[in-house]
Amino acid sequence: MNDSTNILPRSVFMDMDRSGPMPLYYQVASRIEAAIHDGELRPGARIENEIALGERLGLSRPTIRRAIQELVDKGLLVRRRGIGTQVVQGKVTRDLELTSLYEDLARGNKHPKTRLLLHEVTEADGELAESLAVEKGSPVLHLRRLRTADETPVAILENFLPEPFIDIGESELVDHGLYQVLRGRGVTMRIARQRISARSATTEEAALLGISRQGALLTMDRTAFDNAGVAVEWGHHCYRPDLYSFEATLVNR
Amino acid sequence: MNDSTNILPRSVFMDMDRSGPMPLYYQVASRIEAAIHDGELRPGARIENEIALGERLGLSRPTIRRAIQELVDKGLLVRRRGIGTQVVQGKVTRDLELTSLYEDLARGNKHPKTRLLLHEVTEADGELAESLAVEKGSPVLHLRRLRTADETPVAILENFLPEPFIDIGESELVDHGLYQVLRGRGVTMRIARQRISARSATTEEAALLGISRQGALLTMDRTAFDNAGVAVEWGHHCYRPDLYSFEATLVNR
DNA sequence: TAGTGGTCTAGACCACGAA
DNA sequence: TCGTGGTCTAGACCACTAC
Repeated sequence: MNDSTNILPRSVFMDMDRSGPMPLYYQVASRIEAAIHDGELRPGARIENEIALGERLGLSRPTIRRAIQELVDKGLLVRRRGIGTQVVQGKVTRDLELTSLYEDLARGNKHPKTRLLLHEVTEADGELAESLAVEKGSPVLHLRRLRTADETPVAILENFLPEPFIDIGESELVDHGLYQVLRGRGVTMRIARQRISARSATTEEAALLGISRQGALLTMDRTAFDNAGVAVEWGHHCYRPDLYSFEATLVNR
Repeated sequence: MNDSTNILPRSVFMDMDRSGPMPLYYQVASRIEAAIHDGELRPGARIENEIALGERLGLSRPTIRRAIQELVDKGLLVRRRGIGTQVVQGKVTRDLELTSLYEDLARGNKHPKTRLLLHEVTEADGELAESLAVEKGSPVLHLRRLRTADETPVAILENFLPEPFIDIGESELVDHGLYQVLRGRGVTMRIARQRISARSATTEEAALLGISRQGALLTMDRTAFDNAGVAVEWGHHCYRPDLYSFEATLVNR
């Protein structure tokens, strides 16, 4: 540990709760992450090694190690054997300038609403049946919704749900998001496999979204699975690209 | 462990190498993943609990646990406390039908080529300087390339690299990808923060990519960091959406 | 040579779900 | 009540890096 090592103040790790349900590694990771966002740990700063940090906090090395690993997986820290652990050099906040409207939407300041364009039960064709891992021809709920925020149309959402969910009513979907409805039925989404691309809007889509004819659309196709590994939903979404984008942080291991 | 538990044949775990550099948890994870892809472990199948698997293989529980966790993070397995570990119900192969051309590109069957449209050293403006964490006005290498596959234009790639790389020559970039050139200099990419969206092509872009005027483009803005956490590249890429898409598997924890 | 992270072991106790 | 995964401990040895 050399001079450039940044010793986190003890105060960062106050109020650790050993009796509550929140894991210790999670508490440690959260506090380090907060220190990074608050600027207490600057980009490029080195932090103490695992053992020293563990002794200071009265925690074992595996616990500290897991806390740090969480932040490595998030792309906030970088570790090198023989060197140490450093904060990534790059502003963690928006790395691209956002349009103000998108920022508003993302922050949830606007009022989201849903207009139900289609709500019917049909039979799964071959491709859909394969995606949802159900029998071909089995009943599925087919939804098409227009999502708006502060009266501005943002996206057209088309979804198919397998048999256990074909009784989801129209009224539920106007007041709540689809995932919210599913959560109300005790279904928690665990895995989403998605493909993102783009295409030109059809005349109908352009009219619904209030963009120019054949304007560019951002599209996402997704299959979602619950915590039992069962496919719960297949969807094709298209977004106004001026109001929506996908962010991702990839970490090579 | 009940009757539906799927006992992996011992043969799946043969040839484990305890002396080589490949970690044991990685060897175990690879073998289970192969069993899933080969159909030995079918969707929905339960696998043995961690302790039983560890005893069978002569490995400790943490090692087995880590192997399984790798596959959970990949979205191949689902774990539930009190229940067990199961294979996710969904074909692991392409979950959406691909155009044959995209598939060819993705599989690397086609011959990728690069045409260098621009290669100059400029000064970083405020926004770029912030993205790369360099001084405003410091020299950066500005690249613009047209990527083709089998003579078909696929993407326009615009990149900016900070000072240590401004001497990258034109000839290197024609024969090799940018990341390949960087790897040759001992730089390994570790983290990429990217935003994906879409927009209409400009007249010039449409001509370069061979698509219709104002056709839809898939765009990606990215900042990449090396294993020391230092920003190495900022790029804005735009892809022909009929030939390219982004896949991602998200896992809620 | 000293310090770092990467891997591995052998236990322990707990929370949750099913029977 | 039992079996499962979730968490935590206290060590050990090794590989890599800087000095």
